Amino acid sequence: MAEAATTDGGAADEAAFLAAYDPRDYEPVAVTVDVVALTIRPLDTAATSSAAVKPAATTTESAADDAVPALHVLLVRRGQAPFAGRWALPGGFIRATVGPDGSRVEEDLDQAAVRELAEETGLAASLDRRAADRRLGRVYLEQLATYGTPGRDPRMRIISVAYLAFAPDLPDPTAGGDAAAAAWVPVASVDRAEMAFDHARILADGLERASSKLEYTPLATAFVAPEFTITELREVYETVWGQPLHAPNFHRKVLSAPGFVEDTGATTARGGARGGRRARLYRAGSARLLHPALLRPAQEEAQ
Amino acid sequence: MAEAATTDGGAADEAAFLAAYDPRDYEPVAVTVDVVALTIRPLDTAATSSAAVKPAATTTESAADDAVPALHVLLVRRGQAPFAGRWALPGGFIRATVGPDGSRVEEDLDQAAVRELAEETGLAASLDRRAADRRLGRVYLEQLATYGTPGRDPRMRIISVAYLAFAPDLPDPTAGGDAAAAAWVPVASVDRAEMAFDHARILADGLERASSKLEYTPLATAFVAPEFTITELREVYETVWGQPLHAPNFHRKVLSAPGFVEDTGATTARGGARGGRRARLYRAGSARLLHPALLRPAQEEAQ
DNA sequence: GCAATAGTGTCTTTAAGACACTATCCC
DNA sequence: GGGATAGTGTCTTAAAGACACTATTGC
Repeated sequence: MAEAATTDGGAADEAAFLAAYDPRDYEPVAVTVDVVALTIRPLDTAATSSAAVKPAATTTESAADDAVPALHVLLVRRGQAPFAGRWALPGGFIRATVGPDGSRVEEDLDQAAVRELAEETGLAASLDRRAADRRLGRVYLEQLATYGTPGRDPRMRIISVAYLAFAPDLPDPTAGGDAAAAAWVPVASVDRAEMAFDHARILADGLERASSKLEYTPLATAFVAPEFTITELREVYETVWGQPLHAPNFHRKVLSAPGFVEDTGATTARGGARGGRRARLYRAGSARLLHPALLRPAQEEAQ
Repeated sequence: MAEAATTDGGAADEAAFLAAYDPRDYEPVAVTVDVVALTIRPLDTAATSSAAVKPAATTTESAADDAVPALHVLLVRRGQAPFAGRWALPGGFIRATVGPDGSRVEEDLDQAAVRELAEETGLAASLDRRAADRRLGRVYLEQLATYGTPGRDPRMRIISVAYLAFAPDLPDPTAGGDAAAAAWVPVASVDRAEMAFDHARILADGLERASSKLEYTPLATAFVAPEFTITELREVYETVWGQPLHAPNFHRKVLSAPGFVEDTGATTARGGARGGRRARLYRAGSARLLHPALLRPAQEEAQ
């Protein structure tokens, strides 16, 4: 051990002299990456109601103004056993690619998550390696947890690294990509008991993490357009937390947290559809943490 | 897909009819579990000062009363390349055991973490499966994050699931177990640049998680004996956060958080070594979250 | 008595929450 | 004008933080 301690940090140098681990010392495992991708979009009442009947709005706002925003999760319907026909989180095995010089290039876990999300949504992956966080276009991505209980896949031992993604309203996945069976599903209408594998548990963990992150980070801004109103921001909180918030107090709390939002000076082009004042437009500020935090209203617990 | 949707939840039944995944679809990866085990113990000045000279205290308190408590992390000194001679987190490959009926039994990730910790500390593992959390004796354990960047081990692709453990003052690892090179090292004196693999990063993530968890959970009680004084609890916070706290206010804040601590009615047998009132003894309460939280003093940031 | 340690009283400042109110816009 | 939406004023309560003070113990 003495020689290694004196040659400083020569991990790459050492590698050439190292034999591989004895294959008897470990057992190879299949590793997958699953993504809990969340977005906020209007409930799709169009498919069941009068979308074609309603005259199209003259503005660029295609969504109905009276649409109810709801939290959606990206799910794929499995085409094969096990759990064929059930909803599952998008994901897949981590890969290795063959580089231009013929060498094998292993895929980073974060890269795999970005790739899976891009494949399902049809969006081009644009990994911003300068930022501390991984971004797919305007999608924020972070690691959630790893699930490896034996038997979670009935066929073989699979360890799954789950990621959590926050996205502004994205196009329907069927518009592009290769996952014809993928869709944004309202979280409230997901039948958790019918989900494949342990994905209901992963989804629940992702939702709890998302709710928690809204409290002490400015991540709510990842769900809205680059310029947004305080009301739009409040709707993010109300949608994720599932309860209405006091609008005047929310307004003040957002503006009192330094670096949360930044005034653009502009306002919306017009007020609400049925009248109302124009709203000031903000963009995301530079803070990474909120001080003071926006705590969830205290839950009523059984005393 | 229809038949699977109609037979309810028959994952185990399906398994018998399933072929294994095509080995070309995935690449097997070696998975390890690493543990960031933290404890609070007096700085070991005994080895360099007058431990043998000082007359032993007549009480059961063997530690010197004027010893400075410090945060320690369990590390092992690597005996072989790569990174031979460097400090590393305890850990190892996940295993499979052969059950009594000859069948292979895969190891859960949590189990692997408990086993690694038990092997290094020489403590018997006693997994309490009824509790939501895994406990090794009085050790609290939770998953931290997963690290899988290619090249983090120079020999082969290894994905490591890191765990975070909180423990009351444990015996020195050399007292038992098979890891002769393991030791509790004061966190402040760890040379992060000299640590093996990406373990410095994992340690940093673990320390941040620990600091954060103290704020909104009662986990500080995992660092102290089953019965403890408010002052001992405050020393946990001061040690982990690395800054002194206002004792009178801390006292009130702890008692005002419902379910944090529970009065035993007893007091310490005697006051401080140099005089002082006897302290009331408390045990951990039933709360899982603290309301209100004990927030870290605001950091002075560059404005 | 005196130093040391544990614990309480109370005041100021900050933040949370509720309610009333003003400002501006579309029709 | 009138309804709708955005935003402000202000009061009450809770919590954070600072300081002075009391209580109890070992020596």
